[in-house]
Amino acid sequence: MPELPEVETIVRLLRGGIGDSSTPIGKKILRTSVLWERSIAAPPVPEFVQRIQGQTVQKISRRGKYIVMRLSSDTLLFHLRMSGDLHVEFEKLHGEKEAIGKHDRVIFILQNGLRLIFEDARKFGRVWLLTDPQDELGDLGPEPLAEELSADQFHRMLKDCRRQLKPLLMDQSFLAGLGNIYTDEALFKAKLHPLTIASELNADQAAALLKAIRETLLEGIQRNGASIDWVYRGGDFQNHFFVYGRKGETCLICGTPIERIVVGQRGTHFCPNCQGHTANAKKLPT
DNA sequence: CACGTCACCTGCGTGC
DNA sequence: TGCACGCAGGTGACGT
Repeated sequence: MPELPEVETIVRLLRGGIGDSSTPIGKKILRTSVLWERSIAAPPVPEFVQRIQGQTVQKISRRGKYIVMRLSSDTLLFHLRMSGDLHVEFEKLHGEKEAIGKHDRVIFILQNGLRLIFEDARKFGRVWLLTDPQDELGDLGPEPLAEELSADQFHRMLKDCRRQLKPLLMDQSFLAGLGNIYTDEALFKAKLHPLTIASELNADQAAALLKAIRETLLEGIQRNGASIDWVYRGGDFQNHFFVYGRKGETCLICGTPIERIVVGQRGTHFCPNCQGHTANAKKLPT
């Protein structure tokens, strides 16, 4: 899916902060059309549609990879998973037939001819309408970009884990927001092998990893995220990957061919030279 | 606790 | 051109 930077980009677009895009903030939801019922995680579709009607969008934010919309009395959550997207459109002029996109799953009809559209080719994405958003967000780990997360604290979090870095960093209850791309890119930047056992990092390595994660995420946000495959959202971070999707191509730092292995069912890309120097990684098969 | 496997879905690129 | 296959930004439910 979109990872933290792509979700952040979408949130900023929805707030109207980029270009001349319009925003759902301050608009009342007049009606909702659910085109794929399983996109609605909770409550049951009839209750969802009925309860949301008449509520006004007050605030749009992000928590991990979730889009959080504060409404008058409930909170609307979106998780885009692999292929979801969320954007606003204007109603067509009178007389024209409303075009429903091939992958539109939920359409929210707002005031002033605005429509909020949740589209999702692979149908993995989910939408929640909750009284207390913590019911869904409660198990998330800390925000990697939050200043409150110190290098010391991050080192302590790692010290308690005997797991490999790659699956650990992608575990949303450990840290909220990293996915497959940004994890591979951050590990490359930190010069750490993806199979390194977390508890074996020293304080300096932990600090370097947190710094690399933050720099990678910030660059992603600054480039408006990555647009890969047919899911295009305007970002261009995909043109600046060091390892992701570059199997067999040469490392931009040292020239060694980038390797791809599978870890936890996910393609994992790394430079065996730049990221091969941790003590325990040498013992691991590659 | 930590890992492996499958399931959920559609679409695109590749190779025969 | 058709078609099988592998791959894809994610997560949750299992089993060992």
